[in-house]
Amino acid sequence: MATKVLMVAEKPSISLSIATALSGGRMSTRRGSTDVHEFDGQFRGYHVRYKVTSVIGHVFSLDFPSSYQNWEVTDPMDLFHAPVLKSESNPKAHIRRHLYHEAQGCTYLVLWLDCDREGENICYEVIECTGIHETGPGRIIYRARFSSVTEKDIFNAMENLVGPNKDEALAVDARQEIDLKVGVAFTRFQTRYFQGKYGNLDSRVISYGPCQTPTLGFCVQRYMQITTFKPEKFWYLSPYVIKDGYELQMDWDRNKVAVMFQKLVANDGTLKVTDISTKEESKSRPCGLNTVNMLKVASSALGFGPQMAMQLAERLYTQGFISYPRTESTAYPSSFDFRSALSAHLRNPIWGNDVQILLADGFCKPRMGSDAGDHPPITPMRSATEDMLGSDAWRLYQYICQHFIGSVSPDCKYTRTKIEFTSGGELFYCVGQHVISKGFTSIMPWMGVSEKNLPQFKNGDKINILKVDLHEGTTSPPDYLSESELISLMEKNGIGTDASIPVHINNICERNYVQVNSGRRLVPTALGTTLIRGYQCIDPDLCLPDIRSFIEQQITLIAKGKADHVRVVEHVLQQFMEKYSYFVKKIEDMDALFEAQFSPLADSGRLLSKCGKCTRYMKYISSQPTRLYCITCEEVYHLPQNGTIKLYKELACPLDGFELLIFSMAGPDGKTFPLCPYCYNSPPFEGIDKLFGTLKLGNSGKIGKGAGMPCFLCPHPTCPHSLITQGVCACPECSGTLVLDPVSAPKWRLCCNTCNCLVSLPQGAHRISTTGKRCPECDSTIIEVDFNKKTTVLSDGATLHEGCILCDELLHSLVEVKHGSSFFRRGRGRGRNRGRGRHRGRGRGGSKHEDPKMSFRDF
DNA sequence: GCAAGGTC
Repeated sequence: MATKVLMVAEKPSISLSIATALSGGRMSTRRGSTDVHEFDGQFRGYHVRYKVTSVIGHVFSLDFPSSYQNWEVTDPMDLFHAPVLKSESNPKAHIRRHLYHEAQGCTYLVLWLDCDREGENICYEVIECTGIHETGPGRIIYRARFSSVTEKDIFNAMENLVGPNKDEALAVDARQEIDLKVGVAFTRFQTRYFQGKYGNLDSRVISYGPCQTPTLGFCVQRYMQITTFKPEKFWYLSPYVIKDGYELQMDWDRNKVAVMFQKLVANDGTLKVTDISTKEESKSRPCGLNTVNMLKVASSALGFGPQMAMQLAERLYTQGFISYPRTESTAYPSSFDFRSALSAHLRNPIWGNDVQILLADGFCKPRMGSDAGDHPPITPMRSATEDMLGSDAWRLYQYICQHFIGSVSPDCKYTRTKIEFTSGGELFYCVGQHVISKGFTSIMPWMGVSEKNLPQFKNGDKINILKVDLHEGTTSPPDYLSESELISLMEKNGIGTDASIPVHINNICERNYVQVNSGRRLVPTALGTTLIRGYQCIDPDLCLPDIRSFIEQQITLIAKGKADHVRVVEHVLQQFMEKYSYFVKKIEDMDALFEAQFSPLADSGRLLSKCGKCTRYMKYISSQPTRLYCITCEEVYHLPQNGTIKLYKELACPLDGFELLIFSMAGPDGKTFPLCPYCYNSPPFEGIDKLFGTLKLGNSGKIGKGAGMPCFLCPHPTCPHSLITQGVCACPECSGTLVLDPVSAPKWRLCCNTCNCLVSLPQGAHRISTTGKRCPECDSTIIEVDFNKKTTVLSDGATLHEGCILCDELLHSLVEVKHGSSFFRRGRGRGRNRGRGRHRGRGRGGSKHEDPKMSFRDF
């Protein structure tokens, strides 16, 4: 059997390009978590079988263990020393399993990840997944180094395989840990502090991050310049003349000075030509387009925010209209085939002519840019029309095409004539411009040089002045920071990357720190400015861009092998820990600013439900994040978000006396469930994961559609039993409320929260939920039991049943029961008090639970 | 509920 070589790329499209290049297109492709391309070839002089597949970006991401996840019980300070774990970023994609499986039987591993630090880090993620180790003296793990995914580069990389660079990978590990610990610690602390005091902050999370906070800092800095701006008056002179039918307004050579000069010039009455100079100037064509420049133009000229622009670009890329849209490079690889890239547009109805001329007359190489070694500049890959793309994508695509064609067009040539005059001892001038050849500006008209004609002057000419205006003006403040200026500042200060800059900008908008106004200018909100002013009071470092460069500079020491990974992380975290503890100590300085801007919880909201501790009414704060506040106890109770909340039948929680609330999720089919505000805010039970087995989050990983809803007895947000709590039923014994019993999990059982009696439910079900129907026998809620894990559609083989909880009656079986006999035991009579299996007590241990009032949380 | 970095 031939030796096998596994090759792994950063994303599916690259693995396809590599396999196509190396196999000459003769390969077979298997579907998997990501596609696997197979072909035969030579490797190190042997005949081998190649398998080429890919990851989809990072396989793992870093987080704290679950014991550090509770905001109420974890001191953020502890996070600095907390362990961290790597878990699969997208468990559903099963990338880890996929790599392990494909690596079986492979002798060699070749890593084709992007050639930057993140790529190097992903190399080691891949190595870990495959389980392939370097054992003997001969290398078996190779790293391909390539700067573009062209055939030439791929073959070249294959000829010059090296080893992966552990130091660079470790630098990324360090960055991840520092970002996580610093960001999460500060975020949790300030969120809890300010959300616990003010009712109108209007943001669920008061986040902090070494990228997002300096980003906000830039916006607020400009805002401060505007608010502290002192306008000053100035004056300037403009003599007017008419020459050969041209009316000319002269520019004064002196900049904005005084009044007395007006008389001097007016008394003279003439302008004398003192100098005429004409120079040929050139405006150079652009270099290749990179992401940041594309985003700037998208924002300033097309009105698309960076997030939107990236979505459009991503779509254009996956549809094959443009090349990969995330790149830092503005220089093309030497092998780039401009001719064929241009030829694709020969028939384009809009710029086909320009392309024909370029191909016939000879095109230019783009202006020299910089090569970041990642991907080539963004270029069109094929011709399209507006109908094919839709309006927005078309506008972005059109710009990318114009830029590309412009970049291979000649420079724009023009002459600039400056004529200088004197009058009354003052110097004046006017400037004319004449375009000789438009060059690239004919396809990029907005870059064009404006034509300005001047009459003929000769040195020594004297022209009568028509009038001399004295203008009064005031200096004006700058405008709010435009998104495009912000992108430039971020790039210049090394905040974020081409892929993450849009995310950071989006973050500060979503958190309500800034608003995007007309012309895509970023106006900080009261919250945004107060935060930055607060950092400036306590520790200005916290919001300066240097905080990012400091981290970068430290981890670069690791990447270059100059410092030990563990020690750098320790050193940097130590510094941030000191900053954190100083921040906590001084938070009242920041709070003074909040106090002046926001209203205390006690003044916000309306009375809603009773507190179980003081029995007084608590206030419902309706602004984000919605929460309850007890004025007497000065306690804040978090509530589920994105829905409406009401008092629930004025029932009190049997555990703590807090009045129950009912929450309805937003949307047309919004589900509802009751909850106790105190239980909802209590830490989950000890060992709850063991109790419920492995709990799975919904598709979104959040509470909501497809996810378990919080159960009011067990505050674990993903308790599967919560699904039934929306239809609580009356207890057959005491008319108390029946809810799913958290102790009996994972078995399905109901428990009365008043008398603690237990009612069994069909076991082995995937889902049990209540319906709106009532049993005709005993008026109890009808439940629906679903045994089919994949679908609830009622078709042949479906296993969905309805029955009454209390009287054992299976009302109708929709199809034959496939799981043995009916789960609703028949023949045991009907009626409320003949229900099955009632067990007294909690059944989980001895005398400890004899007191029926013993809290569920005590076990 | 939290960071930033890949990619979808």
